[in-house]
Amino acid sequence: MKIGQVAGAAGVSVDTVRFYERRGVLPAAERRPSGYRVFDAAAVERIRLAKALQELGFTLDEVVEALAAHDAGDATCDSERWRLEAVVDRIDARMAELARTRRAALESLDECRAGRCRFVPRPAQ
Amino acid sequence: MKIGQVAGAAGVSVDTVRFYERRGVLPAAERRPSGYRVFDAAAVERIRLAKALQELGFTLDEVVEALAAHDAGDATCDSERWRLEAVVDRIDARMAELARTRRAALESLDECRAGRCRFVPRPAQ
DNA sequence: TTAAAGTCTGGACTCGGGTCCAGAGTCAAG
DNA sequence: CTTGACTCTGGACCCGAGTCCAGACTTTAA
Repeated sequence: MKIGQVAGAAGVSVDTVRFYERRGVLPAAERRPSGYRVFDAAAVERIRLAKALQELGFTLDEVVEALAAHDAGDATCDSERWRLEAVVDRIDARMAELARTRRAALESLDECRAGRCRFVPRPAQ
Repeated sequence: MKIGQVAGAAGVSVDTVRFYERRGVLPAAERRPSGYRVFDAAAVERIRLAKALQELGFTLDEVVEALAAHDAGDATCDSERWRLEAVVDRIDARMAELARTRRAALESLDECRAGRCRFVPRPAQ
């Protein structure tokens, strides 16, 4: 398969496929004499897997790491669990931060609704 | 006041003060003949206010907008409310997104815990 | 007077996950 | 054989909110 076919099959752009190769998500593809990359169906699967991991909150580096473990046969339920837990922890931290900001905004909003806008102290101050 | 004093008083870096000037958070400061910027206490207040708005979830552009309205005397409780509502909506959207990702990760995690890791299909596949 | 500390400019760099580009070469159908 | 679609490379660019830098200049205290 050529890069365009792989990209189409995996639902990503050609640029993304090349980018994934550079970043180590995909192994360096074989080449035709012309320099064109040659892929097999496994590449499509790998891209889909990478995308699935990203949807779970993995960064690209974590995807690379997870896939490397996968390839090395080092991926166990335990290691998978740790990775997922790390991801969930990160999401939780981010959500807590957002929740804090949200509470602060709501507080100001309440004051606004009560006619005591914090940031409109006096017309023509 | 010189820039370092303003920065110190407002709790930001000198670089940030210059950056804020460039971005329009602060008006262009007056200059000594040497080129040194000269600030008054209002600048410190303005930086603090900008920071406070950022803590409420405003982007820098929104801060600039809000301050401009403030300066123009256009800031009303209503306008303040709209701005805050927009911010809360954005936070909600982001949190919903994170929640989705989190649920997906937790699902995978549950499968992991049950010994059915999605991403460890077979040792030595 | 001199040395240290402060300030100036403009531009590059950070992080993540790609996207977009020009200019050159290649492949497939008609 | 030509034309149009495809692919190659390397590098620039995007978003946000700053940070950091070199090299030159100014201010201030001793």
